[in-house]
Amino acid sequence: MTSITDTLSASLGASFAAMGLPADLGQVAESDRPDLAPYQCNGAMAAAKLAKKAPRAVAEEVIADFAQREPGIEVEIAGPGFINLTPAAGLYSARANQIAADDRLGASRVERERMVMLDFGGPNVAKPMHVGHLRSSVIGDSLQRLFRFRGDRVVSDIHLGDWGYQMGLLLTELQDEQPDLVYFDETAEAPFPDEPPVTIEDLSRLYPQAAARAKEDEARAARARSATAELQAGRAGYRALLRHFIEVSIAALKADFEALGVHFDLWKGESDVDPLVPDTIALFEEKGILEESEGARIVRVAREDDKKELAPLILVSSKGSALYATTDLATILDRRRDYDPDLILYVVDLGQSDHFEQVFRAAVLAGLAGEGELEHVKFGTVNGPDGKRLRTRAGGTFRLADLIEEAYSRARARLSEAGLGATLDEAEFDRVARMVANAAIRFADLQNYRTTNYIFELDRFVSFEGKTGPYLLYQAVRIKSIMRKAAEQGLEAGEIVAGTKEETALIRRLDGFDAALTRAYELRAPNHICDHAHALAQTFSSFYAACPILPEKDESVRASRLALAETVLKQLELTLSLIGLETPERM
RNA sequence: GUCCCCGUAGCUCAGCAGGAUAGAGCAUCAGAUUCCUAAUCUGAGGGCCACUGGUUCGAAUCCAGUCGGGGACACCA
Repeated sequence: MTSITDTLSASLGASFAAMGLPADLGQVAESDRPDLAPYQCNGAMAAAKLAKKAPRAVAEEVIADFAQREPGIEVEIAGPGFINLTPAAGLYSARANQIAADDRLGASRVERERMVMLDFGGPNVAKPMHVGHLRSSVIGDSLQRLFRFRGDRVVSDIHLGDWGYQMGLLLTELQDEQPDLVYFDETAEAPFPDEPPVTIEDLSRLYPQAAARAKEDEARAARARSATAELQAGRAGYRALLRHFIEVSIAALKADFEALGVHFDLWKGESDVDPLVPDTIALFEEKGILEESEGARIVRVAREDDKKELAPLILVSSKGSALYATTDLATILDRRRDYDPDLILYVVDLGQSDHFEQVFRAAVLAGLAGEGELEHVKFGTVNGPDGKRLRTRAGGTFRLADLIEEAYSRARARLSEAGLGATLDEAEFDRVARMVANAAIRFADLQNYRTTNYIFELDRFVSFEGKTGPYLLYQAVRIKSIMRKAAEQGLEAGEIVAGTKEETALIRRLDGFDAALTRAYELRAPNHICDHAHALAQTFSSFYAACPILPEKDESVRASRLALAETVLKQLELTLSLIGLETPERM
C-alpha cells in the first residue's frame, strides 16, 4: 500500500543506487510546475557534487536506467537538472482503486508503535476558559487523534492547574466572604458536606478578586501563601474545599470541551500527584543533585554550552511548598509508574518554554526520562487587532463559551437561510448547527501553524465561506447527497478509471493523503491535515463542476466517477475526523 | 541586558526536509446556475518573501548581524 510518490521514489532511488549514489536522492514530490509534469525529483542536482559530474549528466544516466525499469512512465530532464515524471493514466487508475478499497484510505501506520502521553497543560481551576485555551484544546485533541490513527498507543491528560498559590488565594478569599463555613474550622474533620458551597460563578468571581487584592496588599498575599502551605500540609477543611472547587470546575469545563468535541482520557490535576512529591524529592536527593540556595532546594540545570542563562529549577520553595515544576516532575514519575511512556508531549503555550526546558533537563538528570522523550509542543498567543494579547472591550478576557455560543447562533441563522429548518426536526437542526459551529472554530485555529501568534477576529472565526470548516462540511454533504440520489436511482459504483484532467488531479490529491499525515505527525502540526482537507475538498469541487456524475450517460464513466466521489467522501470524512470535525447528512 | 517566537499580496495566514514562474482565503474586478446542494466554481489584478551580508550551481527556506512586533528570564501557574 504505497503512494504514487513513494512508488516513484523507490524506483528512481534504485536508479540512483545503480550509479553508486544514495537511493534517497530519488525522492519524488508533487511538481511545482504542473504545466511541465505532475511529479519531480531534484536529486540529480544534489548528486552532482558527489558524482563529480554536471547535474544534467547525472540526470541523463539516472533516467537511462529508470526508463528501462519503468517503461510506463514518461521521464525528462528540465532546467538545471530537474527530473520530471509523468505516469501513464493506468498508474492513477490503479492507485485510485487501491485507495478506494483500503479502509485507511491510503494512510500508512507508524513502523513501531509507541506509548505516547499528551499533557494539555490544563486550564486552571477557578479561571474560566478564555479563547487562549482554545489552542491547547484543539491542537492537543487533533494530535491525539492523529497519533492514535497512525498506530501509537495514546493517553491524554488534561492536567488541571489545581494545586499552587492560586488555591491559597481562592481559599482565603472564600473565607473572607463566608467565614462561618465549616471548612475553615481548623479542628474540623471529615466528613464534610457533599454539596459544594460555591458555584462556578462564585469561583470565577472570587479568583480575580483575590488576585487583585493580593497584588496590592502584601499581607493579603502572605495569607494566601500560608493557606497554600496548610493545604499542601493536609489541613482537612482545605482539602475538602479543594475537592469541591475541582468538581465544580470540571463540570463547567466538561461543557466547553464537549461543545468542542475534545476528549481526555485522564482528568488528573497537579493535586493528584501530591502524594508523590516526597518520592520525587527523594529521587533528586539520591542522585545528589539537590542543592540549598536562599532557603529553597534547587536543581541546577544550566549547561556549559547554553546560549541562554537558564535559572535553576526550584523543587521546594523556601516556605517548604511544592511549586509548578515540582508537580510537573512528580507527574512524570506518576506516568512512568503507570504507563511508562516512550514520549510525552506537552501542548502548552510557548511562553513556558523555559519552564519546560528546566523540567525536562531535571527529569533527565533524575533518570525520570531519556533525552528526547519529553517534548514541548508549543503554540503562539491569540492576539487582539492591536497585536497584543486579546482583551474584550471591557478589558477582560474573551470567554471560550461566548465564542462557541456566537458561532452556534450564526450557524443556526445560516441553516435557516438555507431552508434546513423546514426539513429537519429541532433536535437534528440543533445538532447540525453545533457541528457547523465546531467546524468553524476548530478549523479557524488549526489551519495556522502552531507557533504563529495569530489575530483573533470573531468574524473570521465564525465565517462559513472560503477556507473554513463549514466549507469542508459542505463539500462532504454535497457528496453525501449524490450518494443518496445514486442509491435511490439504483446506480452503483464501479472501477475507477482516470480519464479527464480533473479526475487525475483528484486522484493525485487522494494520493497525497499519507504524505500530509506523515508531515503533520512528525512536526506535531495539524495545519498540514487542514491543508490536505481543504485541497481535497477544493479539487473535488473543480471535478464536480467539470465532470457530471449522476447525469453522465456512459455507464462505466458514471460508475467510475461515483466510486471516485465515494472515495473522496470517505477520505475527506477521515481527514476531518482527525481534526475533530463531524460531518452532517444535510446542511 | 540575555534568550525564545514572529516579520511573506490591501487584510488574515500557508509554504521554511534549499530548487523552476512564492501559494490559499478574505477584499476588489470580470464571468458561470434549463443539470448531481451557489456555504460553490472559472478567470483577472495585486509581492525588492522586513533589511544587510554570508554559505551554495541555486536561499522566502540555512548561518551571522540590523531594524520592528510579541514573549520569557528562581521561589505564580
